[in-house]
Amino acid sequence: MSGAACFADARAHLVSALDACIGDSRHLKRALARAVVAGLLPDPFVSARAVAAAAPCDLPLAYLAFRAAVPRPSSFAFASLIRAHSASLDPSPAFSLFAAMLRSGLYPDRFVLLSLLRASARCTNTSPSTVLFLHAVALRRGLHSDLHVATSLLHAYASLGLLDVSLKLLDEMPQKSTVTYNALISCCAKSAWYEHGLDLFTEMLLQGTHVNADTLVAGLSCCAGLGALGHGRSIHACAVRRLSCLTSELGTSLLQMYTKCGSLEEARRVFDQMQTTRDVSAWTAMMSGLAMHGQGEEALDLFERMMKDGVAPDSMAFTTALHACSHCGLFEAGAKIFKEMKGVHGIEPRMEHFGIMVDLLGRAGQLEEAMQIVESMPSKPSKVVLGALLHASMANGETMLRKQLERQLLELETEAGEEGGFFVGVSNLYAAVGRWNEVCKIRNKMVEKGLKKEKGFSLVEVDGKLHKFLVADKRHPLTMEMYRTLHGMDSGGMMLE
DNA sequence: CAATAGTATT
Repeated sequence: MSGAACFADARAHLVSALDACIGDSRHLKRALARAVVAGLLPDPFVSARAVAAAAPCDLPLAYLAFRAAVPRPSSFAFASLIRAHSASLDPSPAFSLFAAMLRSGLYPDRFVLLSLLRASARCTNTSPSTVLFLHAVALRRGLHSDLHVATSLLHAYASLGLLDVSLKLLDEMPQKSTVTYNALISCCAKSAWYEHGLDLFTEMLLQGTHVNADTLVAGLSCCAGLGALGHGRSIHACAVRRLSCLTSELGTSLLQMYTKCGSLEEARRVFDQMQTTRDVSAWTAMMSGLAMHGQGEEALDLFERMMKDGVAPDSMAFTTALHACSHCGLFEAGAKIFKEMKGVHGIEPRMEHFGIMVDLLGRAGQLEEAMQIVESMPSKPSKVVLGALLHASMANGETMLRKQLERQLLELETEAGEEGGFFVGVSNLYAAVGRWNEVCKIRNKMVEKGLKKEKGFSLVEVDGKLHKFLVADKRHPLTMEMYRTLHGMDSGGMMLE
Protein backbone atom coordinates (compact mmCIF):
# COMPACT_ATOMS: atom_id res chain seq x y z
CA MET A 1 0.00 0.00 0.00
CA SER A 2 1.30 3.46 -0.80
CA GLY A 3 1.95 6.08 1.86
CA ALA A 4 -0.92 8.25 0.73
CA ALA A 5 -3.42 5.40 0.73
CA CYS A 6 -2.27 4.35 4.17
CA PHE A 7 -2.82 7.88 5.45
CA ALA A 8 -6.27 8.06 3.95
CA ASP A 9 -7.12 4.71 5.47
CA ALA A 10 -5.97 5.73 8.96
CA ARG A 11 -7.88 8.96 8.62
CA ALA A 12 -11.11 7.26 7.62
CA HIS A 13 -10.72 4.83 10.47
CA LEU A 14 -10.23 7.62 12.98
CA VAL A 15 -13.17 9.61 11.70
CA SER A 16 -15.53 6.70 12.07
CA ALA A 17 -14.18 6.13 15.59
CA LEU A 18 -14.89 9.76 16.42
CA ASP A 19 -18.37 9.58 14.96
CA ALA A 20 -19.07 6.51 17.07
CA CYS A 21 -18.57 8.35 20.35
CA ILE A 22 -20.60 11.49 19.77
CA GLY A 23 -21.75 12.83 23.10
CA ASP A 24 -19.55 10.49 25.13
CA SER A 25 -16.82 12.63 26.60
CA ARG A 26 -14.68 9.78 27.99
CA HIS A 27 -14.49 7.75 24.81
CA LEU A 28 -13.95 10.92 22.83
CA LYS A 29 -10.90 11.84 24.86
CA ARG A 30 -9.40 8.44 24.12
CA ALA A 31 -10.11 8.74 20.40
CA LEU A 32 -8.64 12.25 20.37
CA ALA A 33 -5.50 11.04 22.11
CA ARG A 34 -5.08 8.44 19.37
CA ALA A 35 -5.51 11.13 16.74
CA VAL A 36 -2.82 13.22 18.37
CA VAL A 37 -0.41 10.28 18.54
CA ALA A 38 -1.03 9.45 14.89
CA GLY A 39 -0.38 13.12 14.03
CA LEU A 40 -3.80 13.33 12.41
CA LEU A 41 -5.59 15.86 14.60
CA PRO A 42 -4.28 18.92 12.69
CA ASP A 43 -5.93 17.56 9.57
CA PRO A 44 -8.89 19.97 9.14
CA PHE A 45 -11.21 17.13 8.20
CA VAL A 46 -10.36 15.07 11.30
CA SER A 47 -10.39 18.12 13.54
CA ALA A 48 -13.82 19.13 12.28
CA ARG A 49 -15.31 15.71 12.96
CA ALA A 50 -13.81 15.78 16.45
CA VAL A 51 -15.31 19.21 17.07
CA ALA A 52 -18.70 17.99 15.89
CA ALA A 53 -18.54 14.95 18.14
CA ALA A 54 -17.41 16.87 21.22
CA ALA A 55 -19.45 20.07 20.91
CA PRO A 56 -22.75 18.75 22.28
CA CYS A 57 -21.25 17.36 25.49
CA ASP A 58 -17.84 18.89 26.14
CA LEU A 59 -17.21 22.38 24.80
CA PRO A 60 -13.64 22.75 26.12
CA LEU A 61 -12.72 19.52 24.38
CA ALA A 62 -14.39 20.75 21.21
CA TYR A 63 -12.31 23.93 21.35
CA LEU A 64 -9.18 21.87 21.79
CA ALA A 65 -9.88 19.97 18.59
CA PHE A 66 -10.98 23.19 16.90
CA ARG A 67 -7.70 24.97 17.59
CA ALA A 68 -5.61 22.02 16.49
CA ALA A 69 -6.63 22.42 12.84
CA VAL A 70 -3.85 23.47 10.44
CA PRO A 71 -3.82 25.83 8.69
CA ARG A 72 -7.29 26.74 10.01
CA PRO A 73 -10.59 25.20 11.11
CA SER A 74 -13.01 24.29 8.37
CA SER A 75 -16.46 25.68 7.82
CA PHE A 76 -17.91 22.50 9.29
CA ALA A 77 -15.89 22.95 12.50
CA PHE A 78 -17.14 26.52 12.86
CA ALA A 79 -20.69 25.37 12.24
CA SER A 80 -20.52 22.71 14.96
CA LEU A 81 -19.22 25.12 17.57
CA ILE A 82 -21.68 27.86 16.66
CA ARG A 83 -24.51 25.38 16.84
CA ALA A 84 -23.43 24.15 20.27
CA HIS A 85 -23.29 27.69 21.61
CA SER A 86 -26.65 28.58 20.14
CA ALA A 87 -28.22 25.84 22.26
CA SER A 88 -26.35 26.67 25.45
CA LEU A 89 -27.32 28.90 28.36
CA ASP A 90 -25.32 31.82 27.00
CA PRO A 91 -25.34 31.73 23.20
CA SER A 92 -23.39 34.96 22.71
CA PRO A 93 -20.03 33.32 21.89
CA ALA A 94 -21.71 32.14 18.69
CA PHE A 95 -21.37 35.67 17.35
CA SER A 96 -17.65 35.99 18.09
CA LEU A 97 -17.14 32.68 16.32
CA PHE A 98 -19.12 33.95 13.37
CA ALA A 99 -16.90 37.02 13.22
CA ALA A 100 -13.82 34.79 13.29
CA MET A 101 -15.34 32.68 10.55
CA LEU A 102 -15.86 35.68 8.29
CA ARG A 103 -12.31 36.86 9.01
CA SER A 104 -10.90 33.58 7.80
CA GLY A 105 -12.79 34.01 4.56
CA LEU A 106 -15.53 31.42 5.08
CA TYR A 107 -19.13 31.99 4.06
CA PRO A 108 -22.01 31.08 6.36
CA ASP A 109 -24.09 28.22 5.01
CA ARG A 110 -27.63 27.22 5.90
CA PHE A 111 -26.60 25.47 9.12
CA VAL A 112 -24.55 28.36 10.40
CA LEU A 113 -27.32 30.77 9.57
CA LEU A 114 -29.90 28.66 11.41
CA SER A 115 -27.68 28.48 14.48
CA LEU A 116 -27.01 32.21 14.49
CA LEU A 117 -30.70 32.96 14.19
CA ARG A 118 -31.40 30.65 17.09
CA ALA A 119 -28.66 32.37 19.10
CA SER A 120 -30.22 35.75 18.31
CA ALA A 121 -33.63 34.56 19.43
CA ARG A 122 -32.29 33.16 22.69
CA CYS A 123 -29.92 35.97 23.71
CA THR A 124 -31.59 38.52 25.94
CA ASN A 125 -29.53 41.41 24.60
CA THR A 126 -29.63 40.83 20.85
CA SER A 127 -29.82 44.07 18.92
CA PRO A 128 -32.22 44.41 16.00
CA SER A 129 -29.31 45.18 13.71
CA THR A 130 -27.90 41.70 14.32
CA VAL A 131 -31.08 40.10 13.03
CA LEU A 132 -31.26 42.60 10.20
CA PHE A 133 -27.73 41.61 9.21
CA LEU A 134 -28.56 37.90 9.28
CA HIS A 135 -31.64 38.65 7.23
CA ALA A 136 -29.42 40.33 4.66
CA VAL A 137 -27.08 37.34 4.65
CA ALA A 138 -30.05 35.03 4.06
CA LEU A 139 -31.20 37.13 1.12
CA ARG A 140 -27.71 37.41 -0.34
CA ARG A 141 -27.18 33.68 -0.21
CA GLY A 142 -30.67 32.88 -1.45
CA LEU A 143 -31.57 31.08 1.77
CA HIS A 144 -34.49 33.28 2.77
CA SER A 145 -37.05 31.12 1.04
CA ASP A 146 -35.95 27.96 2.83
CA LEU A 147 -38.78 27.02 5.22
CA HIS A 148 -36.55 26.47 8.25
CA VAL A 149 -34.49 29.59 7.65
CA ALA A 150 -37.61 31.70 7.14
CA THR A 151 -39.15 30.28 10.31
CA SER A 152 -36.03 30.97 12.34
CA LEU A 153 -35.79 34.47 10.94
CA LEU A 154 -39.39 35.18 11.80
CA HIS A 155 -38.78 33.80 15.28
CA ALA A 156 -35.68 35.93 15.76
CA TYR A 157 -37.60 39.11 14.93
CA ALA A 158 -40.50 38.02 17.11
CA SER A 159 -38.19 37.37 20.08
CA LEU A 160 -37.00 40.95 19.84
CA GLY A 161 -40.61 42.03 20.14
CA LEU A 162 -40.70 43.13 16.48
CA LEU A 163 -43.88 41.22 15.87
CA ASP A 164 -45.10 43.50 13.12
CA VAL A 165 -42.02 42.52 11.11
CA SER A 166 -42.66 38.82 11.83
CA LEU A 167 -46.27 39.08 10.76
CA LYS A 168 -45.22 40.69 7.51
CA LEU A 169 -42.67 37.94 6.88
CA LEU A 170 -45.32 35.33 7.58
CA ASP A 171 -47.56 36.99 5.05
CA GLU A 172 -44.87 36.71 2.41
CA MET A 173 -43.92 33.11 3.10
CA PRO A 174 -44.96 30.84 0.24
CA GLN A 175 -45.30 27.87 2.58
CA LYS A 176 -45.77 27.95 6.33
CA SER A 177 -45.59 25.05 8.71
CA THR A 178 -47.07 24.26 12.09
CA VAL A 179 -43.75 25.21 13.64
CA THR A 180 -43.82 28.60 11.92
CA TYR A 181 -47.17 29.40 13.45
CA ASN A 182 -46.31 27.94 16.85
CA ALA A 183 -43.19 30.08 17.12
CA LEU A 184 -45.10 33.20 16.24
CA ILE A 185 -48.11 32.53 18.45
CA SER A 186 -45.97 31.86 21.48
CA CYS A 187 -44.02 35.05 20.88
CA CYS A 188 -47.30 36.94 20.57
CA ALA A 189 -48.25 35.61 23.98
CA LYS A 190 -44.89 36.66 25.46
CA SER A 191 -45.15 40.19 24.08
CA ALA A 192 -48.80 40.60 25.05
CA TRP A 193 -50.01 40.58 21.44
CA TYR A 194 -52.70 38.20 22.56
CA GLU A 195 -55.34 39.16 20.01
CA HIS A 196 -52.90 38.70 17.13
CA GLY A 197 -51.92 35.36 18.62
CA LEU A 198 -55.50 34.17 18.65
CA ASP A 199 -56.06 35.51 15.13
CA LEU A 200 -53.14 33.40 13.95
CA PHE A 201 -54.56 30.39 15.73
CA THR A 202 -57.85 30.84 13.91
CA GLU A 203 -56.03 31.43 10.62
CA MET A 204 -54.30 28.07 11.07
CA LEU A 205 -57.57 26.26 11.57
CA LEU A 206 -59.19 28.01 8.61
CA GLN A 207 -56.48 27.20 6.13
CA GLY A 208 -56.03 23.67 7.38
CA THR A 209 -52.50 23.89 8.78
CA HIS A 210 -51.98 21.03 11.17
CA VAL A 211 -52.42 22.00 14.82
CA ASN A 212 -50.39 20.12 17.41
CA ALA A 213 -50.18 20.11 21.20
CA ASP A 214 -47.68 22.96 21.17
CA THR A 215 -50.06 25.10 19.14
CA LEU A 216 -52.73 24.58 21.75
CA VAL A 217 -50.28 25.53 24.50
CA ALA A 218 -49.39 28.77 22.73
CA GLY A 219 -53.03 29.53 22.00
CA LEU A 220 -53.95 28.99 25.64
CA SER A 221 -51.32 31.52 26.74
CA CYS A 222 -53.04 34.11 24.57
CA CYS A 223 -56.42 33.23 26.08
CA ALA A 224 -54.92 33.58 29.54
CA GLY A 225 -53.58 37.02 28.70
CA LEU A 226 -56.92 38.15 27.34
CA GLY A 227 -59.10 36.52 29.93
CA ALA A 228 -60.86 34.85 27.01
CA LEU A 229 -62.49 32.02 28.91
CA GLY A 230 -64.74 30.94 26.05
CA HIS A 231 -61.86 30.59 23.59
CA GLY A 232 -59.83 28.84 26.27
CA ARG A 233 -62.57 26.32 26.84
CA SER A 234 -62.83 25.51 23.16
CA ILE A 235 -59.09 24.95 22.95
CA HIS A 236 -59.44 22.67 25.95
CA ALA A 237 -62.19 20.76 24.12
CA CYS A 238 -59.94 20.62 21.07
CA ALA A 239 -57.18 19.09 23.20
CA VAL A 240 -59.51 16.47 24.65
CA ARG A 241 -60.75 15.57 21.17
CA ARG A 242 -57.33 15.26 19.57
CA LEU A 243 -55.06 13.93 22.28
CA SER A 244 -55.32 10.79 24.34
CA CYS A 245 -53.91 12.35 27.49
CA LEU A 246 -52.99 15.69 28.98
CA THR A 247 -49.26 16.30 28.86
CA SER A 248 -47.86 18.32 31.70
CA GLU A 249 -47.19 21.24 29.36
CA LEU A 250 -50.76 21.31 28.13
CA GLY A 251 -52.19 20.77 31.59
CA THR A 252 -50.07 23.60 32.95
CA SER A 253 -51.22 25.99 30.24
CA LEU A 254 -54.81 25.03 30.98
CA LEU A 255 -54.26 25.76 34.68
CA GLN A 256 -52.82 29.15 33.84
CA MET A 257 -55.65 29.91 31.43
CA TYR A 258 -58.44 28.92 33.80
CA THR A 259 -57.02 30.74 36.81
CA LYS A 260 -56.26 33.90 34.86
CA CYS A 261 -59.76 33.79 33.40
CA GLY A 262 -61.18 33.55 36.90
CA SER A 263 -62.37 29.96 36.88
CA LEU A 264 -60.63 28.36 39.82
CA GLU A 265 -63.10 25.45 39.74
CA GLU A 266 -62.14 24.40 36.24
CA ALA A 267 -58.47 24.78 37.12
CA ARG A 268 -58.96 22.49 40.10
CA ARG A 269 -60.63 19.93 37.88
CA VAL A 270 -57.69 19.95 35.47
CA PHE A 271 -55.23 19.74 38.35
CA ASP A 272 -57.05 16.69 39.72
CA GLN A 273 -56.81 15.02 36.33
CA MET A 274 -53.08 15.55 36.36
CA GLN A 275 -52.25 13.35 39.34
CA THR A 276 -49.63 11.35 37.49
CA THR A 277 -48.19 14.17 35.42
CA ARG A 278 -47.71 16.90 38.02
CA ASP A 279 -44.29 18.46 37.83
CA VAL A 280 -42.96 21.70 39.35
CA SER A 281 -44.59 23.76 36.62
CA ALA A 282 -48.03 22.32 37.21
CA TRP A 283 -47.82 22.74 40.98
CA THR A 284 -46.53 26.28 40.50
CA ALA A 285 -49.35 27.24 38.15
CA MET A 286 -51.95 25.92 40.58
CA MET A 287 -50.30 27.69 43.52
CA SER A 288 -50.22 30.94 41.64
CA GLY A 289 -53.88 30.56 40.72
CA LEU A 290 -54.88 30.08 44.33
CA ALA A 291 -52.80 33.05 45.47
CA MET A 292 -54.32 35.17 42.71
CA HIS A 293 -57.74 34.40 44.14
CA GLY A 294 -56.74 35.32 47.67
CA GLN A 295 -56.26 31.77 48.86
CA GLY A 296 -52.73 32.13 50.16
CA GLU A 297 -53.03 29.46 52.86
CA GLU A 298 -54.22 26.91 50.31
CA ALA A 299 -51.35 27.88 48.03
CA LEU A 300 -48.84 27.24 50.80
CA ASP A 301 -50.52 23.93 51.62
CA LEU A 302 -49.99 22.98 48.01
CA PHE A 303 -46.35 24.03 48.25
CA GLU A 304 -45.92 21.65 51.21
CA ARG A 305 -47.78 18.84 49.45
CA MET A 306 -45.61 19.24 46.39
CA MET A 307 -42.44 18.72 48.40
CA LYS A 308 -43.97 15.75 50.26
CA ASP A 309 -44.72 14.30 46.84
CA GLY A 310 -41.01 14.40 46.12
CA VAL A 311 -41.13 17.25 43.63
CA ALA A 312 -38.30 19.69 44.31
CA PRO A 313 -39.21 23.38 44.20
CA ASP A 314 -37.21 25.58 41.86
CA SER A 315 -36.62 29.29 41.61
CA MET A 316 -40.00 30.02 40.05
CA ALA A 317 -41.86 27.93 42.60
CA PHE A 318 -40.27 30.05 45.32
CA THR A 319 -41.22 33.25 43.51
CA THR A 320 -44.80 32.04 43.52
CA ALA A 321 -44.81 30.85 47.14
CA LEU A 322 -43.31 34.13 48.34
CA HIS A 323 -45.75 36.11 46.29
CA ALA A 324 -48.63 34.14 47.82
CA CYS A 325 -47.34 35.13 51.27
CA SER A 326 -46.92 38.77 50.40
CA HIS A 327 -50.24 39.01 48.58
CA CYS A 328 -52.21 37.33 51.35
CA GLY A 329 -50.46 38.85 54.35
CA LEU A 330 -48.72 35.67 55.52
CA PHE A 331 -45.62 37.48 56.69
CA GLU A 332 -44.00 34.96 59.02
CA ALA A 333 -44.52 32.13 56.57
CA GLY A 334 -42.88 34.22 53.87
CA ALA A 335 -39.84 35.02 55.98
CA LYS A 336 -39.46 31.33 56.79
CA ILE A 337 -39.70 30.25 53.16
CA PHE A 338 -37.19 32.90 52.12
CA LYS A 339 -34.72 31.61 54.68
CA GLU A 340 -35.19 27.96 53.73
CA MET A 341 -34.88 28.72 50.06
CA LYS A 342 -31.12 28.99 50.30
CA GLY A 343 -30.54 27.22 53.61
CA VAL A 344 -32.44 24.01 52.92
CA HIS A 345 -32.96 23.91 49.17
CA GLY A 346 -29.74 25.56 48.07
CA ILE A 347 -31.45 27.96 45.68
CA GLU A 348 -29.84 31.38 45.45
CA PRO A 349 -32.42 34.18 45.70
CA ARG A 350 -32.63 36.38 42.62
CA MET A 351 -33.88 39.89 41.93
CA GLU A 352 -37.55 38.80 41.89
CA HIS A 353 -37.25 37.15 45.27
CA PHE A 354 -35.61 40.18 46.82
CA GLY A 355 -38.29 42.40 45.32
CA ILE A 356 -41.12 40.32 46.75
CA MET A 357 -39.43 40.16 50.15
CA VAL A 358 -39.02 43.93 50.29
CA ASP A 359 -42.67 44.25 49.37
CA LEU A 360 -43.69 41.68 51.97
CA LEU A 361 -41.65 43.26 54.77
CA GLY A 362 -42.87 46.72 53.78
CA ARG A 363 -46.48 45.60 54.04
CA ALA A 364 -45.72 44.09 57.43
CA GLY A 365 -44.35 47.48 58.51
CA GLN A 366 -40.83 46.10 58.97
CA LEU A 367 -38.91 48.76 57.11
CA GLU A 368 -35.63 48.05 58.86
CA GLU A 369 -35.70 44.43 57.73
CA ALA A 370 -36.66 45.48 54.22
CA MET A 371 -33.61 47.74 54.05
CA GLN A 372 -31.43 44.96 55.37
CA ILE A 373 -32.63 42.74 52.54
CA VAL A 374 -31.64 45.36 49.98
CA GLU A 375 -28.23 45.78 51.58
CA SER A 376 -27.67 42.03 51.67
CA MET A 377 -28.23 41.73 47.93
CA PRO A 378 -25.22 40.56 45.91
CA SER A 379 -25.91 42.95 43.02
CA LYS A 380 -27.33 46.45 42.63
CA PRO A 381 -31.07 46.58 43.36
CA SER A 382 -33.25 46.88 40.27
CA LYS A 383 -35.87 49.56 39.83
CA VAL A 384 -38.52 47.09 40.93
CA VAL A 385 -36.73 46.46 44.23
CA LEU A 386 -36.14 50.17 44.80
CA GLY A 387 -39.73 50.91 43.87
CA ALA A 388 -40.97 48.39 46.44
CA LEU A 389 -38.78 50.02 49.06
CA LEU A 390 -40.02 53.47 48.07
CA HIS A 391 -43.56 52.27 48.36
CA ALA A 392 -42.83 50.83 51.80
CA SER A 393 -41.14 54.01 53.00
CA MET A 394 -44.11 56.09 51.91
CA ALA A 395 -46.55 53.81 53.66
CA ASN A 396 -44.45 54.05 56.80
CA GLY A 397 -43.91 57.81 56.65
CA GLU A 398 -40.13 57.60 56.34
CA THR A 399 -39.34 60.92 54.71
CA MET A 400 -35.56 60.70 54.77
CA LEU A 401 -35.33 57.31 53.15
CA ARG A 402 -37.99 58.29 50.69
CA LYS A 403 -36.06 61.29 49.44
CA GLN A 404 -32.95 59.22 49.02
CA LEU A 405 -34.80 56.54 47.07
CA GLU A 406 -36.54 59.05 44.85
CA ARG A 407 -33.18 60.36 43.74
CA GLN A 408 -31.78 56.88 43.11
CA LEU A 409 -34.84 55.83 41.16
CA LEU A 410 -34.85 58.87 38.95
CA GLU A 411 -31.18 58.35 38.18
CA LEU A 412 -31.88 54.76 37.23
CA GLU A 413 -34.76 55.86 35.04
CA THR A 414 -32.85 58.52 33.19
CA GLU A 415 -29.81 56.40 32.47
CA ALA A 416 -31.83 53.43 31.33
CA GLY A 417 -33.91 55.42 28.82
CA GLU A 418 -37.06 53.77 30.06
CA GLU A 419 -40.34 53.06 28.37
CA GLY A 420 -43.40 55.11 29.17
CA GLY A 421 -45.08 52.65 31.48
CA PHE A 422 -42.62 52.76 34.30
CA PHE A 423 -42.34 56.55 34.25
CA VAL A 424 -46.06 56.70 34.76
CA GLY A 425 -45.76 54.19 37.59
CA VAL A 426 -43.19 56.29 39.39
CA SER A 427 -45.12 59.48 38.80
CA ASN A 428 -48.20 57.81 40.29
CA LEU A 429 -46.17 56.98 43.37
CA TYR A 430 -45.35 60.68 43.73
CA ALA A 431 -48.91 61.69 43.03
CA ALA A 432 -50.14 59.40 45.78
CA VAL A 433 -48.22 61.43 48.36
CA GLY A 434 -49.13 64.76 46.80
CA ARG A 435 -45.70 65.66 45.44
CA TRP A 436 -47.01 67.40 42.35
CA ASN A 437 -43.70 69.07 41.60
CA GLU A 438 -42.10 65.69 41.06
CA VAL A 439 -45.06 64.50 39.04
CA CYS A 440 -44.65 67.49 36.71
CA LYS A 441 -40.92 66.88 36.35
CA ILE A 442 -41.45 63.30 35.28
CA ARG A 443 -44.26 64.15 32.89
CA ASN A 444 -42.07 66.81 31.31
CA LYS A 445 -39.23 64.38 30.99
CA MET A 446 -41.55 61.98 29.21
CA VAL A 447 -42.66 64.62 26.76
CA GLU A 448 -39.02 65.52 26.14
CA LYS A 449 -38.22 61.94 25.33
CA GLY A 450 -41.34 61.53 23.27
CA LEU A 451 -42.56 58.72 25.49
CA LYS A 452 -46.20 57.85 25.76
CA LYS A 453 -47.87 55.23 27.85
CA GLU A 454 -50.20 53.02 25.95
CA LYS A 455 -53.76 53.72 26.95
CA GLY A 456 -55.17 51.34 29.51
CA PHE A 457 -57.96 49.07 28.34
CA SER A 458 -59.89 46.03 29.38
CA LEU A 459 -61.38 43.19 27.42
CA VAL A 460 -64.67 41.51 28.08
CA GLU A 461 -65.81 38.34 26.40
CA VAL A 462 -69.51 38.06 25.63
CA ASP A 463 -70.81 35.06 23.71
CA GLY A 464 -67.32 34.22 22.49
CA LYS A 465 -66.75 37.70 21.10
CA LEU A 466 -64.11 39.97 22.57
CA HIS A 467 -64.98 43.56 23.34
CA LYS A 468 -62.28 46.14 23.97
CA PHE A 469 -62.82 49.12 26.25
CA LEU A 470 -60.31 51.95 26.40
CA VAL A 471 -59.98 54.25 29.39
CA ALA A 472 -62.92 56.70 29.41
CA ASP A 473 -64.20 55.06 26.25
CA LYS A 474 -67.61 56.33 25.16
CA ARG A 475 -67.85 54.99 21.62
CA HIS A 476 -69.98 51.94 22.25
CA PRO A 477 -73.69 52.42 21.42
CA LEU A 478 -74.67 51.11 24.83
CA THR A 479 -72.21 53.30 26.74
CA MET A 480 -74.77 55.10 28.85
CA GLU A 481 -76.44 51.91 29.88
CA MET A 482 -73.13 50.39 30.88
CA TYR A 483 -72.13 53.35 33.00
CA ARG A 484 -75.55 53.34 34.66
CA THR A 485 -75.11 49.68 35.55
CA LEU A 486 -71.63 50.35 36.87
CA HIS A 487 -72.84 53.16 39.09
CA GLY A 488 -75.67 50.99 40.28
CA MET A 489 -73.15 48.37 41.36
CA ASP A 490 -71.17 51.00 43.23
CA SER A 491 -74.01 52.50 45.22
CA GLY A 492 -76.24 49.49 45.54
CA GLY A 493 -73.73 47.84 47.86
CA MET A 494 -73.51 44.85 45.54
CA MET A 495 -70.61 42.69 46.57
CA LEU A 496 -68.47 40.82 44.14
CA GLU A 497 -67.24 37.37 45.18
C1' DC B 1 -30.15 20.91 12.08
C1' DA B 2 -36.76 25.49 12.31
C1' DA B 3 -40.57 26.91 17.86
C1' DT B 4 -41.82 24.88 22.99
C1' DA B 5 -45.25 25.43 29.97
C1' DG B 6 -45.15 27.46 35.22
C1' DT B 7 -43.62 33.78 38.31
C1' DA B 8 -42.82 38.57 39.53
C1' DT B 9 -43.25 44.20 38.18
C1' DT B 10 -44.79 48.45 35.00
